[in-house]
This record gives sequence, C-alpha cells and structure tokens, in this order.
Amino acid sequence: MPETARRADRPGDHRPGNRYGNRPTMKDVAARAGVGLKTVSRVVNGEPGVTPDTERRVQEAIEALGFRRNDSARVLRKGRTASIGLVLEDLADPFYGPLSRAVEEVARAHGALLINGSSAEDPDREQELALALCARRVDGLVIIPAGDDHRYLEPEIRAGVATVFVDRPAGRIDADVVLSDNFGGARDGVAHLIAHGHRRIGFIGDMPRIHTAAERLRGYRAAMEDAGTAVADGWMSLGGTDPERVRRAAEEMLSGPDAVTAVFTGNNRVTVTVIRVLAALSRPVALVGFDDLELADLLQPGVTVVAQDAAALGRTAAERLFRQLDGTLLAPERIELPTRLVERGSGEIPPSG
Amino acid sequence: MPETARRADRPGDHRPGNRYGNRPTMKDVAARAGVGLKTVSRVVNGEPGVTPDTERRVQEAIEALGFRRNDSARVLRKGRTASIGLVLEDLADPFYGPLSRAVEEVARAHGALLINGSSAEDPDREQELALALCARRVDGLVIIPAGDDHRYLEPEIRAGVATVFVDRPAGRIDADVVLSDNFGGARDGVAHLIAHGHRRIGFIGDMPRIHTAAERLRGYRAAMEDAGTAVADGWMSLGGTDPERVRRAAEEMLSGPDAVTAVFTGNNRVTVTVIRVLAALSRPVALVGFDDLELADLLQPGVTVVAQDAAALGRTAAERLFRQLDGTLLAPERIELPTRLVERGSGEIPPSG
DNA sequence: CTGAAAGCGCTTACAG
DNA sequence: CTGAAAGCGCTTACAG
Repeated sequence: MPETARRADRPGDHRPGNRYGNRPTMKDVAARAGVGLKTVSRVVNGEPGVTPDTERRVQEAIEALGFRRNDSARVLRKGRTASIGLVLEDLADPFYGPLSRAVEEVARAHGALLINGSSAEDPDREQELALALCARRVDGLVIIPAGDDHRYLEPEIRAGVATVFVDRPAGRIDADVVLSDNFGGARDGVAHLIAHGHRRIGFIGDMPRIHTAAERLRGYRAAMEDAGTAVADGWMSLGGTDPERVRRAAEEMLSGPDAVTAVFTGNNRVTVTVIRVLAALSRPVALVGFDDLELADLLQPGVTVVAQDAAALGRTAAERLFRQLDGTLLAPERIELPTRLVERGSGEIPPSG
Repeated sequence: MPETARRADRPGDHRPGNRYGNRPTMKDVAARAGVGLKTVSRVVNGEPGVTPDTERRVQEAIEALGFRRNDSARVLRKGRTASIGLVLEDLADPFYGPLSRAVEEVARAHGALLINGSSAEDPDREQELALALCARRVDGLVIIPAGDDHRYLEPEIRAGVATVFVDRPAGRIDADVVLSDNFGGARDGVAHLIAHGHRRIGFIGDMPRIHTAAERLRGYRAAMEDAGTAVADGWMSLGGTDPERVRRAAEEMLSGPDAVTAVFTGNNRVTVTVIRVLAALSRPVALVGFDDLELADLLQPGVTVVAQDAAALGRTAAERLFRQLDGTLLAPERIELPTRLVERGSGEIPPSG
C-alpha cells in the first residue's frame, strides 16, 4: 500500500504539530523518482523539456507520495498570490451575497481565490481586516468601506496592492470607486410618489455618516425641492437600521397633524420594518424603498422599489481591479451605475386623507 | 519625505512587475535601523528581550519604510496559515449568507481568515476548489458538498487538513458532518398538513442526488405512511429548482382528478416559485416550505415553514473544525441540528373541495 | 533534456 | 540583550 510506504519513508511522522502534517515536498518526489528538483518542478508545472519516460517516473512518485504543490511557497517566490480580498459589511446581508458572488466569478476567471471578511460596519475592523489581507499579500482589495478615512491604505497602494472601493467612496484618498446612482435613484423614487399626488412624504434612512444614506437623503430633498414642497423636520429620520429605531421613526411621522401620506425608505433593512408598520395601519400609505427585496412582488400591495444591481457593482469593481493588475489602467475613476424604479403597487397608492 | 527616501534606497524600483511592488522587507528595516534581522523580527512580533532604545529605532525604520510583515513568508516557515476554506454552493443564495458569516466569526475568533468559493452545485468544481484551497495550505476546510464522492480528499486529510462537512454528508469517506434534521423536519411539516385535514399532499423538491432533497422526500413519505395515506406517483416531483420546472410540476399536481389540496416544498427556491403559482390560483391550497424566507410572515397568508438555523450550522461546523486543529477531537461524528416548524397561515388552510 | 545553486521573506535554534 | 546561519518549499537564472 502506498500510504504505508509513505509513512515508513518518513520517520519523523509521529511528532505532534509537525509542519503541514509532514507533507511530501518536491524534494521527496525528486528523491523517490531519482531525478533533480527542477525536473519535478517542470512536470508539476507542465513545462516542456522532459522526456516521456522521466515524466512518467515523476508522476508515479507524485501519486505514490500524495504530493500536492505548496502554492504558499510558490507564491513567495513568484510575488503574486493569485488571491484578492473582499471587505464588506456583513456576509449575511442579502444585498452582499450577489455582490460577493460576482466578485468571486471574476476572480475565478482570472485564476484567483477570494478571501472575504465582514467589517460589521466598524471602521476599525475594516482597517484591521484590510491590513491583514495586505499582510497576506493579496494582489488586490475590493472594499465596501465602513470608515471614511482610508489613508491607512496609502503605503499598501503605493506598494502595488490594487484597490477598488464599491458601494461607497473612499475617504481622503484618490482611488477607483464603483457606486450606484444613489442620489438619482432616491430622487426618482421620491418624484414617483410626488407624481402620484403625494406632498407629505417621509424619509427613513441609515446613519448619516454612511455615504449612501447621505446621498439618498440628498435625492429626497432634491425631489421635494423640484416639486416646490417644503420638508418638515419630522419627516426625515436617519439612524441605525435596527427594527425598534425604524419602527419608532415610522410611527412618529405617520401620526399627528403633519402625518405623511407616503414613505421613502433608504435601504432594504429599513424597508422591511416599515412594511411591517404599514401592514398594521388602518389607512393605506404609499411606500417606495431603496433596494429590491425577494418576494416584494408577492406582498399586498407589491412593494415598489428603486433597485440597484448588486451583482453588477461587484462585477464592475472586480473587473477594474484586474485591469489595475494588468497595468492597463490609468487614473482612478468614479463609476456610477444606474438604478431602476420597479413599480409594484405600494408606490402608486394615492394620498389618503 | 520618507516615501522619496524609500524609493531612492531601492534602485531596482522601476522594473515593471517587480515582486510585491518592491515592498521593504525585514532586511531593509534591519539595515536602516542598524540592527540584526532577528531584532527586527523580535520587535515586529512583540517578543521580549529588546531594549527600549533599540525598539524605538526599529519602529522608526518600520514607519519610515512603510514596512508590513509578509505573512505569506511567515506562514511558510511556521507551517500553519491561519486561514480556512469554505466551499459552498452559491454565495448569492440567501441560505448561505448567514452560514458563511457564522463560519467567518468563528474563524475570526481563532485569528484565521476565510477563503470561500462557490461550487455552483458542480462536483468537479467542488473538487477543483477544495484542492486549490489545500494547495494554499489552508489549515482546514468546511465543505457543503456538491458531489457524493470525497475520496479525493483522503490524502489531504491524512496530511493534516481539518475537514468538516455541512448541510450534506461526506461521500465515501469518514468525516465530521453537521446537518439539519432534514428527515424529521420534513416529516413534521407534512404531519402538520395531515393534522389540518389534508390527505392529498404534493412534494416538490430538489434533484434526488442531493442528500437534503432525498432526506426530505423520505420525511414526506414517512409522514404519509404514518397517516396510512397512499401516495400517488404524480404527487412527488424532484428535479432542478429553476422556476419553469417547479412551476410545471406544481401546476401538474394541482390539476386533474387527483389534484392535491396541499403542497410541501423542499427548499427556499422551490417555495418561492410555488407561492407564485398558488397566488394565481382561485382556490386556496395549503403550503408548508422547508427553509424560512424573509418577509414570509408578511405574505397573505403568511408562509408556514420548517426553518433551519443556517448560522448554527456554520458555527457548529467551524467550532468543530478548530477543535480538530486543537487536537482535542476524537472520531468523526455526525451532528444533527433540530428544525423548527413556524406556523404562519399557509400551512393551516383546510383542504378545499 | 536535466540539475545544482541561489533566493523569495520570514522563523527557528543556537551562540555570544 | 543581540545576531549569524540554516531552512520552510518552491522558482529563477544559469550551466551543462
């Protein structure tokens, strides 16, 4: 049995904690096949210049020993790791699933693996993660920023780490960034409500320090201003996306003499909670939400949304990253992807009262 | 300016494609600080036995050069990479988001990074990915299998790669596996429909070669048998989860003289399509689905589901992986996590007709 | 067609 | 407290 033979070949096998569980190396393969190290390297890498007979002997040794090339050593010598890092907010958020998958597909097409981690919306954790990835010498970094100061990446970028920011722009450094048209999308969504007769429209969004939240609020304001509609202070609420906070905000702007007849929600998590609040209400209130939701079309009424294409964001960013690595890229650029208004019913409800 | 100084220090800087973009190494730091290599290593790793003054000089050199330790070299020497791999079916599937995140959190607690990839339900791609991760010398592997033969991992496991299978068992090798109680969950879900008066109940599931699909079908059969109810052939449909296939299957079992009065769906993707089919129907049909869905409670009626805890699956698997790496683990084990029936309305509809 | 030597950037084991 | 030498498992550049 080859396994037994292999164990017997390696007397040190039973030490605990031995490196890589005592894997065979090219040196072991070379010894067993009776050839030089370089010849093994040639066979393993499919390089030309090995006689069929030699190749066969090497292959046999590889199989008998269960050899698998240590890419981590290879990488040290070659300089590129064929891996990229993705720092996002939360892998569990449905918005980031398609984005990650798209980045992964592009990486795969370029023969690279994807290391990813969640910042949990914490700038320190984002930095920690990004720098840990740099220490592993990923070739590039796709970052959905949690913080707003990325000067900590300057030495890394200068050292050659390709970097693209997605969903939110980089802070205080000049870098490639791929965004959705958050301002335009929100403005269109709110204009849609206005077109359906609403004037008292509320906005509930994420924390204002988050770029997307600020941009969407700006879009809301612009649409209201375009329509010549004054905005009451109580109609705008920015803060955490936890259900309690959002619920309170919604209930507040839905009551009193200035109560809104329509709500624009700033992201998927806010939308979900507001749908729950509206479902418990006796009167119909219009709703348009930023971000699409699975099953949104099956609710009564269907949820009208401003959809962004998460997969396209990821794909675009990753492709740009690899163009940086190819050296075919010039100055940093800001790419903005369009959003799409999807009418499903909730946004077409006329004002009540 | 330190940057300029650094560039000037390194005459080869302008070659294209130079390794790691010509990053400074410990050797560079040592030279600049006028100390030995080992002293730099001590400072970088916070080892004791360096005078404050020496330490300061080294730190200054580190900052001036923008040095960051190359963990990829470190790893080669130390033998452990502090990274684990996760092979799943599709990062974009909402079921795997929380699972990935849970694995990531456990990895993080152990100081490890997560490399993950999607098999796209293709056994060859699963193998390719898993072996690529082994070549990178990940310390361990969490695998949601697409294939049913994992003997290809035997040499890797023997070489010390910790391995845990999740969601579906390993094929033809003895390994740790963490599963949901697919059989029991499906049986309970179908029994729930039976308790509400149904006898003609359909089952629509994923491809039968997928373990979870087979187990859930088994649960369906068991519940029907427990109730002494014969199952017509037309009531069971297994196959791809693409909407067209599922729609056809649903429409078929919902028509004709033997038409079912209730449907049990085998996973989240099937459930979503069946909800759409039922919504277009004039008569009420009961539905219980395996896997929970966001917004399921907001539909009319709410969707009754057999929920599994994706995060718990991931967490349990990752914890077991690190126990293997600690060496505190004995024989491979099969862990089964309970499911939970969540009543929301669709599963409590009485039979019609 | 084949292989010995040097080196990637670190850590280990040892000596001063 | 400090550092020179050897080595992790590969690839590169070169010589035969």
